[in-house]
Amino acid sequence: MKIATFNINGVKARIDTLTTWLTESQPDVAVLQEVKSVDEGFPRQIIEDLGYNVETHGQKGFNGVAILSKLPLEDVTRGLPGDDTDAQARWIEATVVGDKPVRICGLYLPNGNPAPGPKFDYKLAWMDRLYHRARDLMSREEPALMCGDYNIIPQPEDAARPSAWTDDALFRPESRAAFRKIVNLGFTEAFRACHTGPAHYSFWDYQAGAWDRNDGIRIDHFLLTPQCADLLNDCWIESALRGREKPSDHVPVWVDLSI
DNA sequence: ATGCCTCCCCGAGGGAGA
Repeated sequence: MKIATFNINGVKARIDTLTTWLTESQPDVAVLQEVKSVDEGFPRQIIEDLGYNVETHGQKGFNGVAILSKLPLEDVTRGLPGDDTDAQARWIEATVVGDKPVRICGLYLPNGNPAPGPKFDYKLAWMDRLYHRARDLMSREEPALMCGDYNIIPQPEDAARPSAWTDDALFRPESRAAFRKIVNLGFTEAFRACHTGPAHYSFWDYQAGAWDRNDGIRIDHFLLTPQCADLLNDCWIESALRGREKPSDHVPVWVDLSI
């Protein structure tokens, strides 16, 4: 089973980019972030016509997450537990029902800039809620994964110019520590389980020719429970998509699981 | 790099993104 996470940066503005990618790359499951659409406005039919079940959790203007799956989706939940007053659409979960069920969590973690400030506080509070959800997920001892745009640069080698990110919310020690604390519950970060070394990125800014200079950062991740990590064959970044016409500023990151 | 682009809101220009 091939699962991809992709920050699409506007599902309506990039519907052709999305459908071309789904048709060519054929993910079994695609987990989307920044769909920037309310559920009623989501181009559901176009994606269903390509053979996908569609579950969305959107809001007006920005944020928004979705799960697309060729296999049935069950037990869909929306919103990260821990704060009933949080109206931002950044979390969706569903169980993909194949030969062996897998719990899929799609997340769009807050950016947090400028730091320090209220947006940074929101990021850290959101990560504390994520920690608690991750701990519950781990205690089930079943195949599960949390994937999406984490807005976290885990290590210096995950940025082309780490010195440019020193004071940024994506790379500040508090952010990286919060990410590490979640990983240390026992999750496997799929890409680093499969590949080492620098120059592997999942985001390049639209500005200043960042893609042409390969001035990127790796901020889109898969965290797998041990029972899911046992099924991991490979993890890769589909970086070529960034050079296509009308690209998102992110590219898809994939895992292949033995299911 | 005080966001150099690009999305969304809408119907001008501002918020948000990383």
